[in-house]
Amino acid sequence: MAKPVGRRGETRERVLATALELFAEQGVSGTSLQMIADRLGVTKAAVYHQFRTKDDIVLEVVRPVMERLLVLLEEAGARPASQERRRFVVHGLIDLVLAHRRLLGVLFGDPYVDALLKSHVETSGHTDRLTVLVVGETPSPTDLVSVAVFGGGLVSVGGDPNLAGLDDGTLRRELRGAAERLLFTEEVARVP
Amino acid sequence: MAKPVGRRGETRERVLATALELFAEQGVSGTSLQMIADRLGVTKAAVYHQFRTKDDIVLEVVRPVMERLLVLLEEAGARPASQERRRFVVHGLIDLVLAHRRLLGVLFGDPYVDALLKSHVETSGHTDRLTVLVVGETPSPTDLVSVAVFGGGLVSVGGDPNLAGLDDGTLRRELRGAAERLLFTEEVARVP
DNA sequence: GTCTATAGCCCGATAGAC
DNA sequence: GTCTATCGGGCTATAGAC
Repeated sequence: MAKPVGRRGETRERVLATALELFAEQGVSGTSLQMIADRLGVTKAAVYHQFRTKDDIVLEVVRPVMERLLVLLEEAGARPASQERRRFVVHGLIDLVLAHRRLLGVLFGDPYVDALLKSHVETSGHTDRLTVLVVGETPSPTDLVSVAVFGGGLVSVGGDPNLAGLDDGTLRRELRGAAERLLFTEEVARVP
Repeated sequence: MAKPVGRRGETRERVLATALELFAEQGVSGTSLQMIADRLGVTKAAVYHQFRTKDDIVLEVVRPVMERLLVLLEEAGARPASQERRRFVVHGLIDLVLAHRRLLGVLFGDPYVDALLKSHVETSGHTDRLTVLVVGETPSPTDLVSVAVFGGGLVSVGGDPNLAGLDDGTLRRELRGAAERLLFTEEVARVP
């Protein structure tokens, strides 16, 4: 599986960086290899020399996130189920989002990427394992909705232009605060 | 602006319904007029007889949501700024999501749709007005992040398969509860 | 490793018969 | 209102020169 990458894979890295930019601006389906090549100042064929297909580019762009997610899942799985483990997973996810701000907002939720990831055995099923780790095997409707809202919100903060001005430290603190309020607050009886 | 729609616009409605289905499955850029026509059992030209361009179809699919959002914005704008108004807007958004479950999750956040809406004067700026109504003119970082998380989460619940089993009543109750915890909870001092 | 050139397909969109 | 047929163009992908 090792590929003989000339001297250094620097062109390869430039392709991936440019692809990510364009995916963020136009979406994956809206980005052609021609656009990537144009922005790099090379031809389509040069890009094809680095990646066999467009799907390979997408998978390579997403890979760092998936690998990191897998590590988080394994670390969490090794711990006993508890409130502490839930918090460990949530904080890990927040840090993951911070480390890949743009990437997550753009690529996850994209139907093209979803289908692509689902067709690759090693990455499919991660989100299901995640849900179980956070809400347990038999979640209540409250748990389900809370996790869905927080998960969806977490993914969307990356690409949110309103939040571009916040530095990582502030964003981490605020996201942890939001998680506490949303996920770790006891239900209070409400009078109808 | 009234269009002379043959006898009844039933074919037109079928096109829109089918388009929505496909947008949900493949994304907007990933859906061709050929796919829409194939699923309907007609040819591309028949679809083109109902809509001048693909963009017209997308705009028409989104229109009910935008119109309802505009009504909500105007009703809210007529009220004095207060906690009560914030809650009114949030509850209105929740009901809007419930009324268009699939549509919202699929189309909003799609770069193609975003660009299309931005180029149409009458719909652009709605989300900005929304943000102001909920968090005010000078939002704190906490407000910004809370609203971003809840907004992103709200949009994503529509397409979430984990939540497909929940009926509208349950989902409304749980979303309101999540909004209370996330948006309307006083900050508590935390010891570092 | 990058180039030119091209194959073959599907795209959005149009014209005109029925 | 639906059809067949077609346009021009962009797409992914390949072949082969430098």
